[in-house]
Amino acid sequence: MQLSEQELVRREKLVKLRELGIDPYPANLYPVTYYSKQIKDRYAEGKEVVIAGRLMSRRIQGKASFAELQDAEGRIQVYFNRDEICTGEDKTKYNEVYKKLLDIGDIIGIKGALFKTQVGEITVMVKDFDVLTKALRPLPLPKTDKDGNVYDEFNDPELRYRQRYADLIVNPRVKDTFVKRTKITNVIRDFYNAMGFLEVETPILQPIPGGAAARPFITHHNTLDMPLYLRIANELYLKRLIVGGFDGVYEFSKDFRNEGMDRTHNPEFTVMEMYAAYKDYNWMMDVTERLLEKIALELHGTTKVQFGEHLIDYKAPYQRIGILDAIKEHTGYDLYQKSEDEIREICKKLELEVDETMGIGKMIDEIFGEKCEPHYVQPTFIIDYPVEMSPLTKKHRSKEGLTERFELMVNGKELANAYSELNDPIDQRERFEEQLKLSEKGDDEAMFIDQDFLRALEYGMPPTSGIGIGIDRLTMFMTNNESIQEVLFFPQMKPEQKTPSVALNDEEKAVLAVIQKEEKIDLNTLKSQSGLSNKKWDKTIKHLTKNNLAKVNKTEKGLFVELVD
RNA sequence: UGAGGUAUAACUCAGCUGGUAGAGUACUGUGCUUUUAACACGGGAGUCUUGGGUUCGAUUCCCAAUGCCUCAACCA
Repeated sequence: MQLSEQELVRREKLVKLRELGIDPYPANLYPVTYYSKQIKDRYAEGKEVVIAGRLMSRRIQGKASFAELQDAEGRIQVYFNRDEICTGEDKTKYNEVYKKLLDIGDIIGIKGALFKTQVGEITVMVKDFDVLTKALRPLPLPKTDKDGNVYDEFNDPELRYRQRYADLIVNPRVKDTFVKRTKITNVIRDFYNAMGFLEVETPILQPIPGGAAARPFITHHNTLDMPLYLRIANELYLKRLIVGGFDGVYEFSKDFRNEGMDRTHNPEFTVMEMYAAYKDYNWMMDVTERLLEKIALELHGTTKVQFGEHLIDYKAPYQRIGILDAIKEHTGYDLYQKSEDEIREICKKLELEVDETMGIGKMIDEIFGEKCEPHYVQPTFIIDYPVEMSPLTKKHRSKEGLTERFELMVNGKELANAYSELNDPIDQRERFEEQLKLSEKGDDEAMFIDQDFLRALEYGMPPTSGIGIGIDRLTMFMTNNESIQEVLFFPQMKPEQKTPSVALNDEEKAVLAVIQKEEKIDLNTLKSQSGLSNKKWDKTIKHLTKNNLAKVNKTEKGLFVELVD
């Protein structure tokens, strides 16, 4: 392993700490009494505190020094004064341990008392400190001036995602995003729990990947010797629970889809699905807009949230518009009760790419996605989807050919998808069979038939409304992040390249063999014998000399290559 | 999958028409007891992403590969 100069220096300091009898990785607990934020919020002159955290900056001025300690809550300034720390004759702890052997990034514990500096900053006067963990690798270190400008920000996305731990240490905004993410899920839990709903867990490994249209990941169970799929949705399992007599269930479901990755898609992502018995999609819209309003308020104290260039207002209620009305409004075409061929014609007029495998559902989806979706920036419920694109949704109570379904659009993207759930087992079987036909036509995302789910429906599922909310997307919207990688701690990445081996390649071995035979050989002779190009020769001989296998001697007679003794 | 962009010190980035690379921060040495992007004066630190090619000579030009980014495509 090749260590940089700074890493070597830190390893030397580690040795010196041990020589001074200081364990750089002590086992005992450290009796922390305060966080940095509490100190600032509840300041009292002279109050004694014990704090711990990471050393993030130092301003050394001879016998005294200011530094910043970062803990889970933020940063606090600490003041190291030689004579406060070393009250006797021996000044080693300040001069050596603090000044020479500590580095930025080290984790230390401090016992001290509060005071305010001449400039008025709340500061901890260090009375004693302990090394809690020596950091061997230097941190990327952004600096912020008093106007809030950040210099040398750690901003290479590749490094930030691969080394999220470092990202979290040096970029406070990143940490804040993830705190908000958890706050969002907590608000949702509180909201549904207050309604008496039950949080549940259902299988991630499923024999039939159902509840959505997507390509699944497949794995294999050895004992049962059968394929299993990572779930693409949990919908059908939650409905089984409604059949079983739970009136309200929800689950934060990690779902997996074997599809493309970009700044809004990750192979694993989180959807919150909720099902409530004896409700319909109108009720679900009322509840959902209240929920989103509450989330915005809890996070930001206002219903208005900035996302990119848009200020989104989550204040309920939201506009509700039929998908066919939306299409009519933005394209001028009325698709209601049009045949598959008529719609295909319209798609061609709209210059959309369609092919014979696409049914009515897919084509309408295409038109809406291309022509309408981007217009819905403020929260809008798009409702009443055609039956062909909604195989799990109850038929509309009054509009022929439509279903009781809505999608919530925000920032031109789908944030939630919900229905009055189809609970007629015969209708459901027919819809699955329709899907089977689509699949035979070549639609590789059409749904499988889940016989056990149909059996459950035959026992009778009460009228139910269900919803799925994309938690990653919701977090993006609520934290003003345009990429899903920013709201996932560890987004999926291609594997890091392996470091090249130091073993000799064939050319190097061949050249070395010649040298071994001749013991000492003229450089130019060797070069022409090797038959290598200039560049290749250069690389080869440098590699050999660098690894101390051969050396080049310059004499009056010319350059000679010989073995290293 | 396609089209662009990019890869140089631990971090952020310069580097002209080919001649072994610089700055700020960080590190290191000296000084400095209320500073705050601390300061002052020194110092050292690099497989110029990888592999080929052209050339006397390539970080630079050419070819290819790889990672990352952007935009398309795909995506309930």
